[in-house]
This record gives sequence, structure tokens and C-alpha cells, in this order.
Amino acid sequence: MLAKANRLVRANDYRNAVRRGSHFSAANSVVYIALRDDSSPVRFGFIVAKTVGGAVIRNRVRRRLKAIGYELITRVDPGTDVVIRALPGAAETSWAVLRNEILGQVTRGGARK
RNA sequence: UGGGUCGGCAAGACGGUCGCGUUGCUCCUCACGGAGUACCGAGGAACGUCCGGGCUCCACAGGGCAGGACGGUGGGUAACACCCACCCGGGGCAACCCGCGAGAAAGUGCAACAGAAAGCAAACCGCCUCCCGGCAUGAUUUUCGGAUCGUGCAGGGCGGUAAGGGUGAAACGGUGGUGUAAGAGACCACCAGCGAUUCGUGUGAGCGAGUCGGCUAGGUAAACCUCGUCCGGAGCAAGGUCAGACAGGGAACGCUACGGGCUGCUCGCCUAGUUUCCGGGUAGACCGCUAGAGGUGUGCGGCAACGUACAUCGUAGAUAGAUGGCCGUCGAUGGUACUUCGGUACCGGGACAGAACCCGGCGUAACAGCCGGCCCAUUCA
Repeated sequence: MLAKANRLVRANDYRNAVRRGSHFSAANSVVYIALRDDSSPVRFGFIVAKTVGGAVIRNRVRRRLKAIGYELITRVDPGTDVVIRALPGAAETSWAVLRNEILGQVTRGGARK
């Protein structure tokens, strides 16, 4: 899970990441990565629309994404905002598949290690 | 034992590991904040947002209209469209279930198909009197052409009738008799129903018994409508404090307490002021924010819903939105195979669903269970 410091909470931050960041698509998700020019912690944001499922399903998807984000904290440079958008297929995807998918996208998008 | 019916319970369990949120404590920091630690951290429907309330702001003398909701009776409640008990009607052998339970003799409207006719009377078939002429036949009479009367058959006409037939969800009471040309509440008896009324009983809806009347008055109000009762509006993004941001403009009032300007006075105008509308900006922090018509237990009152007294408990508060991710063991029902019918092996792995100001209801969703009351049938005693 992610502490508040590692979360994106402002609508403006989301807007910046989605519009200006580079994005990487996969079967079940889209990852947006934007750099801020400072050394503040890595921040993650999640977008799970109603097309993914009902409230219970969306909650589970978001919690899984948060767990993946927790793994990524040490692998992404500080000052980076990462927004992960879940696509409708994410609800039926297994944990391992979803995790590899996100990790792959983040690696392509500029992970440090 | 089987079937039914009503109600209640519960909402997979245990562990490992890595985490999240509120609050308390300790430590660090000038401070924002950070670290550690402890406790607590989703549901029976948290859902839909369909009713009812609390709370907040706005409006409000009183009354009425419009609009909406409700509708057997009595009770419960903060309130309700909810709950309890009872009544009536319908279903069921029964336990029990069902009714969107006011008014159809205030008015307007509506009724497919079938049927003659669907609302205030009418008459398709049928039944009957009378009249008309025809045919057949009998009697009487005869001037032998016929005439008169009777009977029968088929037909036509003016009427009578609603017993019978047939249609329909529904056809203007039912059965029996008197009566009649045939019939008919035309009349009579009983029954059903209607109106009025008396007595008993119940808080009441009603129930039970009787008397009188006229003999019959259809359904539909989830059609308009009528009657009775209730209802101001918006919602926690309510509302408040602080910080921050932006751009003003129109209309009205009006010198009302004051000001400034055009000129000292008067008038007038502009500005300012007040009200209001449009436009623009913000959506950060804190409060509201969870102790409440609160839960549990016992006693008392009550058929019950519920009330009441005492004791006791402390129980989510997020805001891109915490309450979890991953892994392991066990695991109900289930599937497949084998079976000595006791089981064994393998597979699979839990429904519906996520708080957002708070309560009371209703409705909807849903897997497999567990427990109990009652009813019916069956077996045994």
C-alpha cells in the first residue's frame, strides 16, 4: 500500500500527468509518466472508471494497483508522477499478469533500475 | 419419516509476510511535518435513493386555491406509505397466505370478443290470443253455384310475453306454488340481497337476533371525480470560520442619516449607498463529523408492535476517497472416477455486494447452510 506522500491527490496533478506525460498502453492498462523538476517522492495515481465494474470490483483493482505501486517506489526516480489507468479487462486479469504488465510499462517509460 | 408454512441465526476459518486510515502516547523538528508504538477500522443488505424524520440554511400574520401523498378499525412511533392486533372479502383440509380494503342511490365517462340486446330499456329464436286469406276434412243447410260453423296443417299481419334456448366475466333476484291465452314479484311462501329501524354485544371496523318496507337498484374510482386526513422549499457541495483568486456590467429604489463632484441655492445628473439580476473566480484547510429516537441484559406493563425502570457496553470516519495485496494450511455444498455402498482418490475453492451527515422503514440482489415454532399425511406405541 501507499502512504499519502506517495499518492497523487490533486485534480491538477492528474491533468498534468495524463496530458503532458508520456503514455504506454497494454492489454489491461495505460500508464502515464510525467517528470517534475524536483526531488520530492515518487507519486502514484490511479484511474479506475465505471466501465471496469461495480464498486467492489473497482476497489479490488485499485488496491492491486496500489500494491504494485508500492513495489515500484524504490525503482522509479524521485520527482516522477505515475498515473495508471485500468481498462475493463483488468477485473478478470490475474495478479501475476497484471503485475508483470505494469512493471514492463514502467521499465520502458524510464525506471531508473 | 415425508411434505408444507412461518420466523430466527450466520455471512468460510486459521496463519505468515508486506502495507493503509483515524485516534492516543513517546521521540525528532522553529514550524509544516516525520519516525516508532498501541487500540480500533464495512453490510445484512453498507445497494436502490422510493417513503418518513432529525440536523442546517432560506421563506413564513392568518386563511384559501392549485398540486401531491395517503385511505377498513383500534393501537405503536419522532414520523411514515412502516409495524402490531383485530374486522371484512377471497384462497387453502390446515398452519397460513392474499387485498395498492373510503364513496358507484352527486355527476360525467368507459366496456374488446361473443351476443337480438351491455345500461335502460329493448326482443333473435321461441310461446300465446285475435285477425286475414289458402288447403284438407267433418257437420248443417241449399235455388246444387255455394253458404255457415267446427277441427287440423302450413303461411301472413296487429299485438301480448320474457317462463325456456343461445352468447358472455356480467343479461334486471333464486326455488316452489297461485295465476294466465301464454306469461310475468302480477300475487303468495321460504331463501339471498337492498333500504329503514329495534335490541344485545364490542373502544371500534363489525358481529348476532328481530321488525317493517318496496319486491331488485349490474361492473369499473390503479377513469375523471367526490369525501376525509396530512404536506412551505432546498439539501452536509446543507451551513460556518480562515486563506486565496477574479472583472465587471445591467435594472430598480432614492436623497431616505451623511459624503464627494458639476455652481452658493433650487431642479437635474454623475459617483457613493441599498436591493436585485447577469457575468466572472474558487472548490484549499478546519469545523459540521459521529453518543445516537444507540446496543445488550433483567424486571415491570401490554395479546403484540412497543413502552418504561435499572444495570451494563463504548463501537469506522475516508475525501482521487483507509478498512487491503500476495502466499500457505484447512474447508461446506459441488464435479469426475473407483467402490466391499461404509467410503477412497483427484479436480474445484464461496453468493449478492463497499460506509461518505445520521436514524426509522420499504424495495431490490443473492450461493450453500444451520436452528426453531406450527400444520397436514404416514409409521410405531
